[in-house]
Amino acid sequence: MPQSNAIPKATVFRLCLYLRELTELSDKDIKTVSSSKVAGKLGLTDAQVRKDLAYFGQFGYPGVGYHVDELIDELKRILGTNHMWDVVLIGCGNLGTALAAYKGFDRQGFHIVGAFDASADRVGQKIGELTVQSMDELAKTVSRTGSRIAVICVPGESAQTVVDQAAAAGIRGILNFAATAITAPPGVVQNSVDLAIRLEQLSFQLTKTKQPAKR
Amino acid sequence: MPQSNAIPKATVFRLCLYLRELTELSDKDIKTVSSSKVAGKLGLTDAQVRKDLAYFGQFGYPGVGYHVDELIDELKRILGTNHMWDVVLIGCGNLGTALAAYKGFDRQGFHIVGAFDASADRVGQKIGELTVQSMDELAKTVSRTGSRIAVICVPGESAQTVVDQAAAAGIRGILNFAATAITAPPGVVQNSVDLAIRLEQLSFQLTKTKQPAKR
DNA sequence: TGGTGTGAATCCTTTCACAGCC
DNA sequence: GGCTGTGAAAGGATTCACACCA
Repeated sequence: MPQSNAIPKATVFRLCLYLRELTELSDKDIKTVSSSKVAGKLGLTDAQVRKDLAYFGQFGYPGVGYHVDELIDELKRILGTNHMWDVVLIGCGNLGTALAAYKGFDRQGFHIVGAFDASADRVGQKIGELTVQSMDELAKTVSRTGSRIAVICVPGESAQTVVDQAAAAGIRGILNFAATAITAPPGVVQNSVDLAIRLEQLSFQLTKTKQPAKR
Repeated sequence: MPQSNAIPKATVFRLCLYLRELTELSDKDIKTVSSSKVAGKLGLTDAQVRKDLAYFGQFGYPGVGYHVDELIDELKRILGTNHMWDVVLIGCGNLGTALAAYKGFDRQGFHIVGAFDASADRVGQKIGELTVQSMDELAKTVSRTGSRIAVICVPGESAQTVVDQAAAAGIRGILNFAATAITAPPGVVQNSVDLAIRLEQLSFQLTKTKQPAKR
């Protein structure tokens, strides 16, 4: 029984890229754009861009292309970023602190409303406008703010525990920066970013191109 | 003419996951493991694990599984992390500074040997053991250390310029954290991480599961 | 002419299923 | 009995190619 109307993960990723490109165009006051223009900037094909969009409707104008601002609105609606998301940050070490200060999140519709850490040393410290809270207060803050998303920047050893705590507190989506596999409870979606792995992938590409043929 | 002996990008990514899992097992003094054990932890199938490894050789023992430490060595060799890579960091804002302090890079074989920033305010500041250098010194440092990889954490507007400077200085692989599409010159490989996009992907998943059927 | 939307064809990846081995 | 390695089959994703529209 193939449940065949699912959207490929790769398509969702590319929609985010399109949104980013379109936003740049809009900032430059460009009003319309073709699928091949967008594709060119991103190293994709024009057919790919049109197919990706076709999953969600017909947004283009034959002979013209796409209206930039109109397509931005559609993409935001599709991605669910037409409204702001309240996000909590768990783990306030170097990386967590840097992310709390990162402008790009707010710009794309994600606002950090609480910062938490298990270490008593860090609780009470200020990070920008935020004050680091103890983990005990997580559930209260999540329910008060209605946050659905948590960004987790704790050491690998504590990641699974924190995931479970976050889920119990009502979190429904997790962006995980810990370098370990985590299991999200049913009903909770998860997206992991392992920074070291991104370098390993580069290393592989650099290594294999040195020995060009398999032989 | 299909050039069919290429390794899928997804396979490389999973190899990195396998290495991470195996390292955890090795730390626990576990000597052998089966493909289904590894797959289970990562939410994959056993056949997938075996197929991925089969691109590179036969590493398993029928009836037994894989020798953990042996497979770790093979994976490191395949990924090119059996030796350390010297890496330069360009852009020393919040994120760059956090990455400079990140332990996970060193642990996986990547050592940051230089930090650079275009802003005169930051040049001369200390980040851990490193002193932030001016961009003028990039080429000299790259050729002195033989670095092949750059991690780029500059604002989107300057990303492409920095990429070109890095490539001219002799860099061959770029890990890009700037939230913009960059074009790497021929012979330079590139891997981009857009943190906001990872949250957008989560947002999509949370949004679509709310309206379960397409209808 | 320049561009979209989309079935059909191709290409790639994953899963199945089983021979062979310890 | 348990597990690997691997052809064959199935399933998805991308590209092609063209009808159609402004």
